[in-house]
Amino acid sequence: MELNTKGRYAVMAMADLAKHGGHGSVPLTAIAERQQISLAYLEQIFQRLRRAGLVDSARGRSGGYQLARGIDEITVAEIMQAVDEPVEMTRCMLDGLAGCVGSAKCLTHDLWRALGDHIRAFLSRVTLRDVLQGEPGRIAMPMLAAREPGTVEVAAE
Amino acid sequence: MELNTKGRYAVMAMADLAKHGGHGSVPLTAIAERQQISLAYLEQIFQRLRRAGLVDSARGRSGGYQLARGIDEITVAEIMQAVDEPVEMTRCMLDGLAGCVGSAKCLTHDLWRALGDHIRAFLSRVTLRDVLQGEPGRIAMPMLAAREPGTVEVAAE
DNA sequence: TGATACTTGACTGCGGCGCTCGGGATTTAT
DNA sequence: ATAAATCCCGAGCGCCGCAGTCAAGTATCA
Repeated sequence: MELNTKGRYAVMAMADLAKHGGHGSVPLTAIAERQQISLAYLEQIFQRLRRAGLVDSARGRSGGYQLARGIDEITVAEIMQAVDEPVEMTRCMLDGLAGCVGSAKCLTHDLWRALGDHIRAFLSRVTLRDVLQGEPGRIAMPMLAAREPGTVEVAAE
Repeated sequence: MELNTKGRYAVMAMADLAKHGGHGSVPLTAIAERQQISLAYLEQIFQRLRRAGLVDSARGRSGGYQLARGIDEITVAEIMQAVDEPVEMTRCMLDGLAGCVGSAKCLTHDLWRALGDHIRAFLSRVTLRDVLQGEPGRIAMPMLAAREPGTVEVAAE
């Protein structure tokens, strides 16, 4: 279960932009240097971010990028969706039941869908401000304590 | 953001074992056929499941595998942990801050840790029984509604 | 007019996932 | 006993796509 660099870099770069932006555009060279990401690779990523409407670009000298919205109005989910292929856990999700075993839904069909939904829900709740502030209380959200096997479960809700 | 086949197959196979087990051992050939997974590949996976203590094996003719515990006492998290590399979102998790940018924690350090924790917590709450029953209410857990950007957030807890 | 920066698309190395292969050990049916 | 069925184990390998490079162009400003 892995996260690729495109999504990771995108969030890092957007956080950097949120931190060092505010007055005018920030050139990619600055972000690349601070975050130690290849400039050419960053350019690819920002094309997608721009097309998704998450950043505005300014060309020419003293150009660069800035956030298209406030840091409370951009979520990590949006960023990752902009640069990554969709967060899919398995192929049976793609079109109907095509990838499922034989005819019917595979036994784990609902599980993977629920996992995907869960991840997306989590990432939808985290804004750029949350990331910057590192707010553990906000991000960690201990509402879901891990349950040891054999323990009585607490009803959801 | 992707899930690899080892984890997926492992859960599928364990669900199959839970469904068709009960009286005696189930041979891998049966699981391989039902779940459409290569037998040789399944064998690899079951080695790990056995070493993790999740299944018991019986050799020889009419041998096979059976669950080492009840279906309420095996979680999806355990299964995936047994066959997969750990669910890590980034390299900076591995040893301290080694993979982080330069000296300090990267801006997104806490975020990825929180995401990993969250996923593990979710998977720790789902047992084999839940998977078999497909219980959407149990698995889906609508407790975390996705928040639209701009909406007032509800305090966690 | 030159420097800076974004824009675009094509190209590529290579690591590791996903799987195969071959051989061996053990138990049971007959 | 012998064969068949099954688990056990490690080595090996094709290929795809991630991660990143390269080259050429366009816009803007000092």
